[in-house]
Amino acid sequence: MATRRTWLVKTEPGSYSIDDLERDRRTCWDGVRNYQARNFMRDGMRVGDLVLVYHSGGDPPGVVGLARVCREAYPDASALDRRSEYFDPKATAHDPIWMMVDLEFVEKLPRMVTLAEMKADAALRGMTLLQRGQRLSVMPIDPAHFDHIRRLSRRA
DNA sequence: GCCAACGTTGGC
DNA sequence: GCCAACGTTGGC
Repeated sequence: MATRRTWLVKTEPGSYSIDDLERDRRTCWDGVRNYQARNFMRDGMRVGDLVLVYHSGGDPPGVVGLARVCREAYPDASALDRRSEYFDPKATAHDPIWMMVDLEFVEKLPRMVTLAEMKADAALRGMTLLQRGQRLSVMPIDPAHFDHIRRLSRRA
């Protein structure tokens, strides 16, 4: 059996929420403009990998849902689109620089697992999301942490 | 709205 | 290659 890879992506719910993903069923995860996050998508994410969806900037912030990778990394065309908020003048058709994957909706968690709750949980110590100052919008998450968050969401 | 932390840019 | 200035992220 192949090593299981699990991920976490952040999104601002006012920009694109888990409800939007549920409605769309699948979407291209465009607009990632950080090299490390891009590399995780490009080099790590494979079709079928499960992804926790985190709402940042919300009140409160926390993990709200589950998605699945349904297309592996390909060029993010929004970088070439002058009208896009994600336009990057350094990107060219020959070297688009930025990549995206497609994600499909799996489920909303039975309840949100808040950032405060995760910070307080000894079982999640060391999780990248909880490290101070970390701003990655796409990151790997230890499968044990991934499973633990899903378990928490099933508890009242 | 504030501000700490971080990544990027650009002058030198 | 250094590093200060700047812009962004994101919790609070």
